Amino acid sequence: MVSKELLMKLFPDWEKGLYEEVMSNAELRTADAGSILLKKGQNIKSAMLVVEGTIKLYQEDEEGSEFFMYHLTPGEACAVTLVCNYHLEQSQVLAKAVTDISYLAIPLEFMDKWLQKYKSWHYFVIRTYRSRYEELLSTINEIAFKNMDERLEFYIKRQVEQSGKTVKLTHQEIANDLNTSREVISRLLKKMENNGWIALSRNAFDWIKK
Amino acid sequence: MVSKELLMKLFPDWEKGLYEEVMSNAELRTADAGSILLKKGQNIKSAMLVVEGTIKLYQEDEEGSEFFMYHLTPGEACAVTLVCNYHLEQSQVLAKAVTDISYLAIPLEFMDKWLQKYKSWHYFVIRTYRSRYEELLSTINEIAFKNMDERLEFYIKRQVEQSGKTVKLTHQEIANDLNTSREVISRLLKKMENNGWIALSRNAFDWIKK
DNA sequence: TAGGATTTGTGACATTTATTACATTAAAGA
DNA sequence: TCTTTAATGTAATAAATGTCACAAATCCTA
Repeated sequence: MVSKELLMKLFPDWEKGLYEEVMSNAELRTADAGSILLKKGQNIKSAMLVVEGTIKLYQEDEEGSEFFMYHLTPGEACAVTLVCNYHLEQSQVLAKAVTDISYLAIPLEFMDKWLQKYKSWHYFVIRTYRSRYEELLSTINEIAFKNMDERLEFYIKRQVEQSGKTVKLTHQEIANDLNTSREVISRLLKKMENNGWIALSRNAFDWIKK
Repeated sequence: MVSKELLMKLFPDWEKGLYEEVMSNAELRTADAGSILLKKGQNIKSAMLVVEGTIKLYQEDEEGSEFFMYHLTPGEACAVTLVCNYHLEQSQVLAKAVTDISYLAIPLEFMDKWLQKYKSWHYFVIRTYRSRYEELLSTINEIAFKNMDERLEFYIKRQVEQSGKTVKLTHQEIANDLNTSREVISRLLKKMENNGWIALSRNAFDWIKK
């Protein structure tokens, strides 16, 4: 189980009773780096609140291509799992663990109860949706208006924010996240290296600009 | 002022007291087709609930290009204006009236009060965010994975849903909404006409497929 | 440490979209 | 009706991205 201290640190704005409810009703689960937590079309069985590690959220298309949208980090929740009136609601997104993670899984029946009972939960849900909406806006801003070089730069900066100057991803993985081809990414990274923005190595590179 | 009957029709899930509050505190405003209701970077002064007509929501980039995201119709609210804790919150989006419209403008100070006071308002806000989040997801799905011909088809279908088989838009307007050039749209529409999907005329065309 | 697998580099070429340039057509006013 | 303006059609070309082919570098494992 999670300690109340940890919960208070991760979710500082909750009411007292809510901490207790979460402790007695949420299940603390773990998952390995790389595992898939939620697939498009999959039935949502519980809400997901991140405790440790980083999750990546993707849009998935019919052929199974994946497009990276945003990260989820400790103290954040997966918006799509928070509001499920009907119990058969299906996920619209794909969620993958980037690192080994732990998260709270809360059975869906509590979602509505807690909305009724805890104001702080209500605010939490609204804040979550609002911030995810804003993430999607900035994602749209990138793909609607920018070319691949700028999109790649934006992408790298978000990785650096998450996990530091050293980005441990292959060109192929980046290409998948941006829904382009590996060659395009290799070429653009090479250009960035020539410009002195990054230092390339195998399976990773360092962001050294500024 | 709006009648309670109209409010009940547009927003069927609200509590009694909320109708009264809206009637006494919201201002019913009108705007002409084509007018701009909200600009990116503009301070948000009131929440916006659509009563009559259609609004288009855009993402706007630094150079002033506009990218169409979704429609707002009667009974819907502009999500970004609903949650403004700080009074100096700036809009991230651009909202334009497509037709002559009327809408309720609710001063921001009520947003937090009503969240405290009315469960139905709380649910309304959450439902609004959720559905707008889903609209953004499907927008991302289009631009991330599809070529312009499919995107145009999706775009036209959404217009048809809103305002019927006859789409009253110039090629230039469509090009602006999709952030491409007029020539591209002209060519693709011509191809659709050759395929028997649409019947072109000046300033408009009809969707005749299926 | 040799051999295989994975990752990266890079050229050649195809496709999609953007840009430029100009002709044609329809509508709106004078 | 004639003129002007806005909208549309279309070709030629440029730029961005995607695809294919294969070489080179690096890592892993037997």
